[in-house]
Amino acid sequence: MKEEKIMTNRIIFHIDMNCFFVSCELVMHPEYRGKKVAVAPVTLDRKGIILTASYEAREDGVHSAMRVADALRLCPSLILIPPNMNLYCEFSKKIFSYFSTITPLVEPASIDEGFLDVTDVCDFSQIPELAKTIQNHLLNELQIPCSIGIAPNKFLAKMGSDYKKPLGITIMRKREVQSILWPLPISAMLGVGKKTLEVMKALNIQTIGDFANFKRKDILNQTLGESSANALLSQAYGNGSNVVDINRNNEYASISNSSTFDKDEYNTKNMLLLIHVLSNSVSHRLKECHSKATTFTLEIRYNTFKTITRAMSVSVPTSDENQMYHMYEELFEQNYDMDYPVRLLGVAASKIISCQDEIQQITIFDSLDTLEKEEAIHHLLQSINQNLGKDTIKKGVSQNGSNKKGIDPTIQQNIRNQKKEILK
DNA sequence: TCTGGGGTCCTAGGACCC
DNA sequence: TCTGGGGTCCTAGGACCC
Repeated sequence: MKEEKIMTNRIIFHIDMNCFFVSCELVMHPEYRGKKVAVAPVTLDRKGIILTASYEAREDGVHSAMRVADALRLCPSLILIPPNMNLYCEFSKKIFSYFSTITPLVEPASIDEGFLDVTDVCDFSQIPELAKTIQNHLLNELQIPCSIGIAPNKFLAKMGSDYKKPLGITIMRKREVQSILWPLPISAMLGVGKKTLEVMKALNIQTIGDFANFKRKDILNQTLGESSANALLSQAYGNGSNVVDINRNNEYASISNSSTFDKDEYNTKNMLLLIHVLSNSVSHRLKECHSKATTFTLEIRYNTFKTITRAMSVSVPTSDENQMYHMYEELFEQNYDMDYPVRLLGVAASKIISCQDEIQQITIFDSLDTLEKEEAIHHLLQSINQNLGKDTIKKGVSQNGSNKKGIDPTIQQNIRNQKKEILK
C-alpha cells in the first residue's frame, strides 16, 4: 500500500464544479438556462453517451454515461449539445488561475476539480467566509457554480464537496465522521465502484458506517484484497492524505487514444487504418508536449467485450509517427485473433519523458567524472566476460542500474543506452 | 440499459539476477 | 553442480475516476 503522507493540521478545500460541461455551455447559450440540457455527441449509434446533464434533465433520470438513445426515451425534450473540449479547457484554465490567487498550494484533480491547501492563508474562523468568497467569485465572474468540501484531509474534503450539490459548502471535521459520513450509502464512498459495491452488497454492507463496523476483517481481506480493504477502512474512519501535490498533472504518465467502431469490424485493413489514425494522434500529442515514450501498448476489444492489451518497449524514447505505427502494427499482427470481429482499438504511449529531460540524461553520462565512467564501463565489461552467452547487456544494466545519486529511472535507462553505444 | 474515451493506480506473475 | 530466497523490473489485466 502506498505510504500515506500526513502533515500536521491542514485545512484542505476540495472545489468541484457542478455539471461543468453544461455550465460552460450555458454561458455560451443562455437561452438554454433552466431547460433539460445534456452535453453529448449528437448521434444515436452505440458511441453516443451522455457526458453531463443539467439538473433539470437529471430530474427525468438522465445521467452521465447513459446512452443517448435511452436518455431521449426518458426525456424526449432533452436538448443535446455536442461537446466542445476547447471551451471547457479555457474555463478550466480561468478557474485554476483564480485558485492560484488564493494559494500557491493547488492540486488539480481533473479538468473541473481541485484541492487547495488554505492553512496558511486563512484563520480557522475565516473558513466559511473564504469558501463563500470563492463560490461567489466563480459564480459571478465566470457563471460556473461549484460545491466546496472543507476538511483536514483530501478524502474528507472530497466527500464534503459531494455531500451537497449544487452550490454546497460542507465542513467535514474528523469528529463528525460518524454523524455525517457513516449514514451515507457505501456506494457514495470514493474508491467504491461497481465491483466493490457488489462485494459490499453480498456482505450486507449498506452504509459507510456498516463497513467501518464490519467485524469480519478476514472476509474483507479475502474479498477486496488486504491492501484495498485496509485503505478503504482507513478512509471510512476519516483518514487520508493531507498533502496537496502542486506537481500533480504537470506531466502525463501515459497518453492514449482509442475508438469504438460504429459496427463490429471484420476487415483488418480498416483496423490497421484506425490504428494508423490513433497512432498518429498519440505521436502528435507527444510532440505537442515535447515528450517521448518508451512503452507502446495496443488494446483490442473484441465484440465479445474480451479485451487484450499487448505492449512493446524500446530502449531509446521516441515520438516518431512511423516508428510508433510500425510497433502498433506489429503488435496487432502478432496478437489479433481473426476469429472474432473487433469492437474497439486503442493505442497508448507510456514511460513518458520530456525532451528536456532527455537532453539532461544525455549530458549526465558525460558529466560523470572519469573515474565514475571507467567504473561503470569496467562493471559492464566484467559482467559480459562472466556471462558469455547470457543476456549480458541486461546483466550490466542491472548492476549499474542502482544509482546512489538517485537519478530518475528514465535517466538511468539513457545512461545504459549510452554505455551500450560506447561498447559497440 | 448490451456497455465512450481519457486517464491513474494496483496487483499477480514471470524473468532475471545476486 | 544444484538449490533457494529475495529483490527488481516488466507485462497484462482489472478497478476506479471524471
